[in-house]
Amino acid sequence: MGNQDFSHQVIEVVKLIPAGRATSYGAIAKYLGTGLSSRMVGWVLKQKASQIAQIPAHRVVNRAGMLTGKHAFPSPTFMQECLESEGLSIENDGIQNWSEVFWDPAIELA
DNA sequence: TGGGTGACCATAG
DNA sequence: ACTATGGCCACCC
Repeated sequence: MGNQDFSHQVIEVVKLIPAGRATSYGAIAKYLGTGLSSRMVGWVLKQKASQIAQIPAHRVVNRAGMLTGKHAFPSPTFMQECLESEGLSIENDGIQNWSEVFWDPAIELA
């Protein structure tokens, strides 16, 4: 039953991502540390985010800034629409200027 | 019990 | 630069 622990942790971190920024699955996993793999982060979001619209799951992408999780949203364009409405530029499912948009919890949240 | 799968990532060839 | 592979760990047959 430890799954509830890390899923809660993941959600808490995602909530802290500022608008106009984004982070990666691996960055969250690394920040939380606890034997949590990047696959688990994606898995948690797939399970929880689709049910709970309270968290900005659209601000979590893969390490390359690609919107690999867009299919889990109500519509395939929903994730991109959200990010663009927050001031980000997206082209071909990739966040432009990714290196500056990237928000690393291990650093920013220290 | 065991194998396949996934919103991933790092490394090797 | 691109593909392959292994590791990661919970979930679902």
